[in-house]
Amino acid sequence: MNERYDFTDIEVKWQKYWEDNKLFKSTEEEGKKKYYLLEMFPYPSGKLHMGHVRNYSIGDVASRYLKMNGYNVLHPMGWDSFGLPAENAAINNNIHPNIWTWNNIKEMRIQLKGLGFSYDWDREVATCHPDYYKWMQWIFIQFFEKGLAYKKKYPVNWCPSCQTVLANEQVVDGACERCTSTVIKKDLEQWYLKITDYADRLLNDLDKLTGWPNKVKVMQKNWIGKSIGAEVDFIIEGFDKKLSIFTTRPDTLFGVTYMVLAPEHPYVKELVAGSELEASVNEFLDELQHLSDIDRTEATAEKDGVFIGRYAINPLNGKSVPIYIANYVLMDYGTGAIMAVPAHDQRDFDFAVKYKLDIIPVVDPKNPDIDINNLNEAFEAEGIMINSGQFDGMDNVVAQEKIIKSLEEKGTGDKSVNFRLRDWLISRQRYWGTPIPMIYCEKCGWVPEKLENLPVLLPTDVVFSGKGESPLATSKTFTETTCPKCEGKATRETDTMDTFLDSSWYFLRYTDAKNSNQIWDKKNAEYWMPVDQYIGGVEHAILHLLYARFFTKFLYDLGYCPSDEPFINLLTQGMVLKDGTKMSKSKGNVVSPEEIINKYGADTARLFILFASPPDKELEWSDAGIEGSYRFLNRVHRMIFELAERIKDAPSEYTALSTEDKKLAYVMNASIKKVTEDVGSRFNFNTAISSIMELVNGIYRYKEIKNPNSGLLKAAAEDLILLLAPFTPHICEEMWEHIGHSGTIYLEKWPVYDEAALIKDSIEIVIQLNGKVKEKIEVANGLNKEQLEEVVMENEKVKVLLKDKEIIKVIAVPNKLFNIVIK
RNA sequence: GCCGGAGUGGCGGAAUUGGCAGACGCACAGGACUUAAAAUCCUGCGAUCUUUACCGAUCGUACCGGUUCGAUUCCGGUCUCCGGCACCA
Repeated sequence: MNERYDFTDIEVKWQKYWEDNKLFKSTEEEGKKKYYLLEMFPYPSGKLHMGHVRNYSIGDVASRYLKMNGYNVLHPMGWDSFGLPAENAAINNNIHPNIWTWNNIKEMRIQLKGLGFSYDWDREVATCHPDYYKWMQWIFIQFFEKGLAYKKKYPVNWCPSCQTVLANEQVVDGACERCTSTVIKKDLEQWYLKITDYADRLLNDLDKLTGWPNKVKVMQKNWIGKSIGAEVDFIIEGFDKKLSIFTTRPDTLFGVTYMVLAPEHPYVKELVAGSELEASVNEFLDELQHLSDIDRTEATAEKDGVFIGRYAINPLNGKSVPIYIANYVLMDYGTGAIMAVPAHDQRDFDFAVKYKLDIIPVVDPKNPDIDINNLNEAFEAEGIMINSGQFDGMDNVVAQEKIIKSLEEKGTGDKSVNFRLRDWLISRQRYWGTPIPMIYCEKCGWVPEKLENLPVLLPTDVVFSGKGESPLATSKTFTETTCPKCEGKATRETDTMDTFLDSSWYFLRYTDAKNSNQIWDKKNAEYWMPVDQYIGGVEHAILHLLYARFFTKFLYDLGYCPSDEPFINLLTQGMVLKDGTKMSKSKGNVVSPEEIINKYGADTARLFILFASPPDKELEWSDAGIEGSYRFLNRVHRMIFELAERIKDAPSEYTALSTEDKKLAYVMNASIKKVTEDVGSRFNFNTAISSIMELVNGIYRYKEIKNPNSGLLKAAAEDLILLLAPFTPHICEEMWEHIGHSGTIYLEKWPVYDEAALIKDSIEIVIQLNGKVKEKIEVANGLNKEQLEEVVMENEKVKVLLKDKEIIKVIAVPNKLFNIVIK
């Protein structure tokens, strides 16, 4: 160790040591308490950004802390390496996605190692590697065989810029999540996964996830969007098919004054065919066609519709009501048709006012301020039933059940549940993804590739045009094949899978990453799963985390995963900001980790990013702040260098005798306690670090006193280095060695605090008058209420303050405060 | 519109169970060291008032109100910002 803090030498030296000694390799050791710590694996874009540094620094502190506390820690890393940027690089720069991707992985692996993260690289996975996507294809076939993967033709979201379809979840405000182009609808045949079969479990099991932030659970809950209501059948006059609608308000059935079909509803064409209204209906449909999906479905959009010349009969009261089609009814929710109750639904109300339709109130508010027969907006709250025949006078919530029962008796309706969640569209018309291992045979239909033929390799002879069709279709060798069933001529599916599938199970593959005979040995999954702590950005709150839960449940049902939830605890880290906004190239406010590490070293970068803000909050980047962290490490380094000789031969036992001794012993033990709690159970690294800083300040003061106790000084220095080690491992290894230890601090035991040293002889008591602090006094530790009162009342200042005052009562909190209430 | 979350010094933030508001750090100011600067070490640092000074007083955690001996913390209301969902019947 040099007197100067040469972070480059230190960091290179210890990274090599860790690697040479295979320190981070994890094995399944029975009998040892396991801890599976996982951070979201990155897309290999080429360079780490500050968000990565933050994410992985948080994980690394936790991992190293747990290791020092005796856990058998699994801390893996890999690459979410399929995806569009690789393909765009191919189109724009004429470099093959495979080469581009693996170059990036190589570079980023070096960067991760340069930050000193304690990953078990023996378990590294890359989703674009055939060894990985072979099992992705295997999982897909399991889905297919259970009837949970299917192909259907349907209007889908199409991104004209990315030239591919998108899942519902990838459409944000009507635009492509990736490139922000406006998404259009296209009628295409696509592959879907039946995530809706798992909707109820995905919703209900959120309650199990007590270690997840509430925010994420609420977002998933809203996304799944369960509505309980009824499906009701209406007869259409002069038509042989029934019209089914879904409603959450069966109690308002008597208030139905018209019906609305979604414009795409399959009945529409039949119902108007040959009628005098056919032309006007078609005109309306044409107009809608020209609107984009956002304009069409925007909540603020004007409600538009047209009467189609037909009538439906209310199953409860036999009333005949007109049928409309309108822009505000969506085909892909419920049945694509609604009963309209303008008195009790604002959307129906707006439409009824515009088209002068009847408004019949059926729920009376218990509120004299509302004139129910002359509403100026819909009344959507609870009340008493009116205008509803036998149900009049009932509470409307009670009436819901009664009406459903009545419908069920008549055979014209049922209790029903609807989800907002749709099936997951997973096929993509792109090259750089897992080939869907399906084969189409004229005779046998869709047949999965034989398992022994997996993986279905990505062909290399494709054309990257970036225009429409799946690039795999351009391969001469790929498409044509034989049917696995009848051996006749057949063609391969040329679409690839959404990359979100790849990342929905990688955490399971880590448990047995190199297994080439099976997806993983169940014994390994049983040992490591579930993930004890997952750490990543909140932007994955819905997509990735919902899909991963879905896959886990599916694999659990197949018997491949011991738990039906993947992640016990979830930490969603905040964004790294600069000048109050997200770092981005276009704003020119990007701080590159590389630059910071070159200038200050990895330890400083890690320390600052952990100290500046709690992990789940946003972090404002500060150049001055990183200087401060660098200064702190220099200060520690300088102090340890100075103390090394003094403490090398010091006894390892000590007794704290003097006041100064006790003060340092107190700070030292308080710091151990604080850091242990903050890192171990709260993930509050910022306050843990501030507590370590207090210990450093304490040692600085102590080492200058007249007769310092060298044993105590040694203990303080050692504990300091141990506490700091998970945060800034390189410098701590170096200092640990310098004060006379051999081996690595990574395998040292986490320090334990001495409860006795935290008990002070005397305590400062706050004296309050009517809750306002007036005086502070030192008293012996542990005085009870009466003893405390005696001391306080003897205090000169208190005597003065209480002169001529009447004491109403006193409140004493031992070892804390004494409050006198006066008049 | 609905659902979450947040609002504390010049700044990042702390206060874990209702008990000293502002830990720790940054910035700033003053001092020591130095020929000088940097680095380092020490001291101060919410606002207002009072005082020669020491001391002291009042106010202060977005705003208004409540509960309490005591509220950043609990309750009711308002405002602002951030995030999610949004014609979901």
